[in-house]
Amino acid sequence: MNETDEDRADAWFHALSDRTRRDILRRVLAGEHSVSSLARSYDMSFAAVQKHVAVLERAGLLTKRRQGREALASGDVEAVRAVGAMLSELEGLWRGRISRMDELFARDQQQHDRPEPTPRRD
Amino acid sequence: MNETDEDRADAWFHALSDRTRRDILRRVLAGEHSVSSLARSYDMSFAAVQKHVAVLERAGLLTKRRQGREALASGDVEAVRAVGAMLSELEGLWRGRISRMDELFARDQQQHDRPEPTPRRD
DNA sequence: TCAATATACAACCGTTTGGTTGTACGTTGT
DNA sequence: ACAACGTACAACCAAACGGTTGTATATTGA
Repeated sequence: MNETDEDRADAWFHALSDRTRRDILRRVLAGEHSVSSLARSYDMSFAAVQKHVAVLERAGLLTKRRQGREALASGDVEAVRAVGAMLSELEGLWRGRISRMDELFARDQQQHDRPEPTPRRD
Repeated sequence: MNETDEDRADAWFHALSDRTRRDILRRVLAGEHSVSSLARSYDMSFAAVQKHVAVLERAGLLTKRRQGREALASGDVEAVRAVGAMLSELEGLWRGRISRMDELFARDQQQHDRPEPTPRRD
């Protein structure tokens, strides 16, 4: 795991740790929305929503494009997939633990002269 | 999405937003570790590491069991899977957007008397 | 032209976070 | 018995967070 990867992960999970930002991300994944139209959906100031959008943008979870005076935000599904991939890696570590437990179990069975150790996977 | 679910998600993503906590989670997913043995791995006080473990525990990402004077921490892979499932839901919203774009495209093609609209599925 | 709209950003403020040290208490090994 | 170990938690502190208001600037439509 690279240092830069950890920085990205910090930004990803921090961005996702706020429910307003998760809700914004849902909307912009489902379709493009201007910042002001997003702001109208929440009981807080425009500036607050704009900051949330900026956090998501810095984390690479959404992108903005300018159209006239509007900034249209769009969710980046590849980034969402990358976050999911990171969690899959964590799951993989757990599977590794189970495998090592299997090995120990198998070795123990051999020591006790049981010729057919029972294999376990997942 | 329930209110309690959002609270859980807040706790999950906040717990994962710190690199020390992610590293702790990796270790305890791969195998049980006492809090003090974890603490020896990081350049910070025992109390700091203990607080990180407590954050992960409150988020439901790890569990502790007492064995004598030690507290053995173990990662909860089901919780990790639940976080992954939440991200899959986000991905699903994006797929929904693409589908709606397909519909619009198909309708547009019909209007232009093109008999064979090209279907796209992720 | 000019008022309304959309965005950006700075300054501020109370709360939370991530770290520290210190204290207390149960467990273990000699 | 008692020193060392492992854990828990309180109190404290600087920095970051999530919100606010205010100001500046560009775009649009009547």
